[in-house]
Amino acid sequence: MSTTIKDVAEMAGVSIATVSKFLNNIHISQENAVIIEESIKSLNYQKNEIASGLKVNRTKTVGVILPRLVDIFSTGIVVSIEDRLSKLGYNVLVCDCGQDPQIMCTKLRLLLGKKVDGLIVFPLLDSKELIEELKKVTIPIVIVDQKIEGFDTVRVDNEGAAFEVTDHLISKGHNNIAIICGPVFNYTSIERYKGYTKAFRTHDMEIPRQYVFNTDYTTPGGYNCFMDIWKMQEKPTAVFGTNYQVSLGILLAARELNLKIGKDFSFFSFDNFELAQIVDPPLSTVIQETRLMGEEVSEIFLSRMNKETSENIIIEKVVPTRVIYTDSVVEAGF
Amino acid sequence: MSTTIKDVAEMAGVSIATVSKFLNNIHISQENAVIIEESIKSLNYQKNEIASGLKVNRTKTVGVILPRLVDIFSTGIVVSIEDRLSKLGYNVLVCDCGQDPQIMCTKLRLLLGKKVDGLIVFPLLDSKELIEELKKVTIPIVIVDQKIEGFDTVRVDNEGAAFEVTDHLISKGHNNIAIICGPVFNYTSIERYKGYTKAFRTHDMEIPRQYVFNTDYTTPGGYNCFMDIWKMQEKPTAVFGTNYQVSLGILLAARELNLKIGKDFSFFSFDNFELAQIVDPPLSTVIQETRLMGEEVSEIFLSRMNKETSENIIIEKVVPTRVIYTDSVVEAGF
DNA sequence: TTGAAAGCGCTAACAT
DNA sequence: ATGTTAGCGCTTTCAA
Repeated sequence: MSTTIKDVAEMAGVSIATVSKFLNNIHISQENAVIIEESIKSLNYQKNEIASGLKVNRTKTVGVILPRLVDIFSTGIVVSIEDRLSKLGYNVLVCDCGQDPQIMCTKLRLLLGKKVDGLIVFPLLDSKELIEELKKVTIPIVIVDQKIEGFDTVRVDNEGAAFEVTDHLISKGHNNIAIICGPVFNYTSIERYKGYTKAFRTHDMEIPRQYVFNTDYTTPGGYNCFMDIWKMQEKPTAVFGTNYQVSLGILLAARELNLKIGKDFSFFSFDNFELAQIVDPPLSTVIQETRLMGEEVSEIFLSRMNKETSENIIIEKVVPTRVIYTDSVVEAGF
Repeated sequence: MSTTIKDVAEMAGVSIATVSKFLNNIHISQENAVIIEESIKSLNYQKNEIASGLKVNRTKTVGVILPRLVDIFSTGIVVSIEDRLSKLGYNVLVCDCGQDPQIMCTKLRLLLGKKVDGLIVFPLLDSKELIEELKKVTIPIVIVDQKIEGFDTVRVDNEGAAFEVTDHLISKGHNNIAIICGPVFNYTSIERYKGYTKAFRTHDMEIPRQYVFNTDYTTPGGYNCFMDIWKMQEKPTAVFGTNYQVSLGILLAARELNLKIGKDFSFFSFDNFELAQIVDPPLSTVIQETRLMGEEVSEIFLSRMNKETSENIIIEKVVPTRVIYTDSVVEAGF
């Protein structure tokens, strides 16, 4: 097949050991360095990382296991990780698992067979078996967007963000605040709901349970849910859409009903900064900084690879969200 | 580190060659098979694909090089490929290149060093250097969403789809048809524009150049463009948004201007089936079947791996689009 | 500074 | 059917 270190050695008239040293930046004589470099160029030689990896027991690859890649949150983080780590020669093996915990386990095995240097996992709430498998693994693991005992984690302060939003709405005089959550067994959805309830408790108010909705976190889900909400006898004065898709659905439904946001009702959305900024009025929204999250994940992985952090210490990074306030929220009663 | 074939052999009391045969489904005695299987289980042994790959000169990995992963079209295809190939033990290494042709080349080298078995490339229009590099490569390559001489390709019939759309609009009596394209140097944008012009030519009509717009294929781009269009003295009677983001922007702008689609103007969108179906009226749209595309890509790759297709034959797969007609388009003048 | 040689974990002749 | 052995392309002692 392609040229090997042997070909380079022969052409340069040195031993393969010397070429290897050159490749690994171990000092060799100037003259040899020059001739080896020339040989490499003219043969268009490229180090076989597989062979090298077999020897030194690393592959310069990391595996990413996630429920669903077709999701701007996931891809945003993956891109950020890939961007950071590729500069250090790493490649990212992505495994989309179609929201299926069983497939997550299968793909974990696949990645382990490929001897990835590390693992980045976006678990599902019911990934019990996966977690058990992960506990047996000895390579660095970073868990994303969920807190799991005993693992390094990077996540967003979902509860804090939802608290901040709800608290703000309450402070603007709203008490009939609708929240459109995701599936009941979705970690982030639960966290965001917690923030919502916490805000009411903090204000010594009762939680308006009739305004709590669960959807499948899709645009049609949000759309239909809002359509239902607007059929209610006593409509909420504010609506909180807790993810991108749902918020888009709400937005579309509201436009269809000819409702003016910031007038007929106050609206807080999640994610979709770009979308939020172009509509009129711009939407109040919670931004999850996926680039930052990917960077944090990468740093943790690298610090584990370099054994910079004691194994006894587990790293928990809660990345703050950025909450944008706009005229989509107004004082209640106006 | 982890257990090796040697450990299994020792535990089972056979040679490593026998274990290897077992692993590769070469027939061995029943009794040995049983004892080896037990040893593997109790040691939790897993074959080292790296070592195996070094020997047999394959890695069971494919590299994907694309301009931008954060894009439902790209991710849809990647997921489909990964789904198909992972069943055969392959992993996918994704390389997001931030729309930068130079980075594409850099990441190609990275992947080549990892000895991927094949390459799946979504080129940019100005990926000249990348293409030159790819010509030197000996592993199977599949080009996606663009036609490049000498390579196997899978793409959508962009021109045909745009023709069909425009032809339909013309047949409904429209002649002031606005098209909102992407960047001037974007392959699919160019193809779609070709279909648009072809339809006018076919009907012996002049192309209404004042209604041809270029954007950056983003939602704000589409939004702003439509806002400008609606300031025109003589407004178009139909608008064709040629990708998802642009169509969403148009939709939002129209709602904001209180325009009723299918009444104030006819609208044809691209992609976003889910979105298109939930608004009122549902949107006429062109669907690109990313799952199908990923499957085609996978089949081509596999047929090349298995040398099922003569090297002299290049495979060109044009995946048809699915055009959905709804009440978002009405007869002109109504 | 350099090179010979062992060996990473596996496969595939080949011989038994 | 099984085992011995060479070797995939590389790194890394160790001796020169």
